[in-house]
Amino acid sequence: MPDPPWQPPRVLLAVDLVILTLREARLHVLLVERGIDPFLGALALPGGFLCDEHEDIEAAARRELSEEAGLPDVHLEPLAVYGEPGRDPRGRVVSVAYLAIAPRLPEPVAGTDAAGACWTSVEHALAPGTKLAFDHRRILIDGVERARIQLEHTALATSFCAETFTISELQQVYEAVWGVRLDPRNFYRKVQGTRGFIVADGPMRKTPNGRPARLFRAGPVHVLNPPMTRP
Amino acid sequence: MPDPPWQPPRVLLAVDLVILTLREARLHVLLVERGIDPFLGALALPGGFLCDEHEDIEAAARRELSEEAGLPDVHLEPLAVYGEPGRDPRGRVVSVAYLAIAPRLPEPVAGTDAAGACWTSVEHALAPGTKLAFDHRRILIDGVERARIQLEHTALATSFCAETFTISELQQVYEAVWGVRLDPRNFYRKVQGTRGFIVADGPMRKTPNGRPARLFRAGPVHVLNPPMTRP
DNA sequence: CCAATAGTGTCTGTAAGACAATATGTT
DNA sequence: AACATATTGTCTTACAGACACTATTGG
Repeated sequence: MPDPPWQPPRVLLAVDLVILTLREARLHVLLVERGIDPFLGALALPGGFLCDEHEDIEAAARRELSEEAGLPDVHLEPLAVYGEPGRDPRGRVVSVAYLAIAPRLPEPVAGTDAAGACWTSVEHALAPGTKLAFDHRRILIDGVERARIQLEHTALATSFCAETFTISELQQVYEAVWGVRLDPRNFYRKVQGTRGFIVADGPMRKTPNGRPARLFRAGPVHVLNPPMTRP
Repeated sequence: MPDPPWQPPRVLLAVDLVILTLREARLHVLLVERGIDPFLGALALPGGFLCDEHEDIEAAARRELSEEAGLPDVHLEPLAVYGEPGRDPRGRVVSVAYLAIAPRLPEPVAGTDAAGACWTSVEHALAPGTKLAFDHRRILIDGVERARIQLEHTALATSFCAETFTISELQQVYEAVWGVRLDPRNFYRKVQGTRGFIVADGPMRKTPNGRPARLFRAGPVHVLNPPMTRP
């Protein structure tokens, strides 16, 4: 450690957001086209620097969530820190990544601040040909993996759904995020058996095609016991 | 977002270490007595600021690990970020916490840089009467919980043991970290059934008192399949 | 022999996965 | 009726936990 008059270095602090949703039964992530210098024109995760010295980090994440995606109250949780010295050509930038889960939304992302924000299927975003700015490919991979794990142990899946939903719709969430097919019969019993996960929403019904299904809403429990197990 | 001449704020970046080990069948954490101003004299986790603008964060964690605890090559993994605006009275300090796991060591922590480094039982460190500097109580709680989860899904437990160990010794790791008692017979079969977790180390033996036990060493597998389940 | 720990065998309940069968809507 | 989806029931298998039992050392 250097002598007393030594001052520790300061770094720029950024937040990056992995905002996931479901569209057409596939997992999508919100990407923006960069409008400024480093990686200008490339696709990137929404994010930005702290506004001022006193802004809370999670508050900054919520601010970006609102500014760049127009999403006010969605599930938000810390993902990881990315601070490799060379990750940003502008200098030493340490980024705190957050994972956000949004329910199904209308096609155009209304009220968007950053031009060119668009939902991209995760499959396409991670395809070999797609280039993402900075280390955002790594962050996206980590975010998707975190979502998969959270689906096992918490009631996060209901955050992908609307206020009320059928068990089939909930199953589609699991299938899309996990990337697997599940047996509807076993899924039905499993979800029903995890008390507190979902609660019936009156005897209401729906009609896509076939027998109408019962409607449910998110239950009071956040940690699932027993957990959902990936095949 | 402010106008072009605006410059984002800079923050101080620190690392904090939750270094866990086993002593007398109890989980212990390495704490140091602070020798400088904020919280002078209080107990704190080892840690410090980045050396210079270009130091990698994990490298800084390893440096502190070596400087403050004299531990060179132990298991190290990122834990979380703590950046609440008021957490450090000196200004805006964002800390990246790491979790380190060390095998059993000789009583005095040799080659220690910070004076007053000592192993403290986690039970005592988290007791209501014990005051820790900054938000280190929260960081320690998160670190212990992370260790508990990692013990379920990875072969982390072997990092608490010496090069070779008996199944009883491995069981003591689980009991100490999880804070529960396990059935030796079921634990024996369970561990043996998780292939790749531990491998026999020749027909060698040991003699504390009672029948000698077979010796094992860490296997090639890091993620346990099936996982160990907490009672 | 007795105490203590290591290691094996057996049983039972719970839960997951496969899949038949029934219910209730649409066309 | 034919079809599609929802919901229920049953069966098989795997595994966790309880616990009797055998094996091998030291005193």
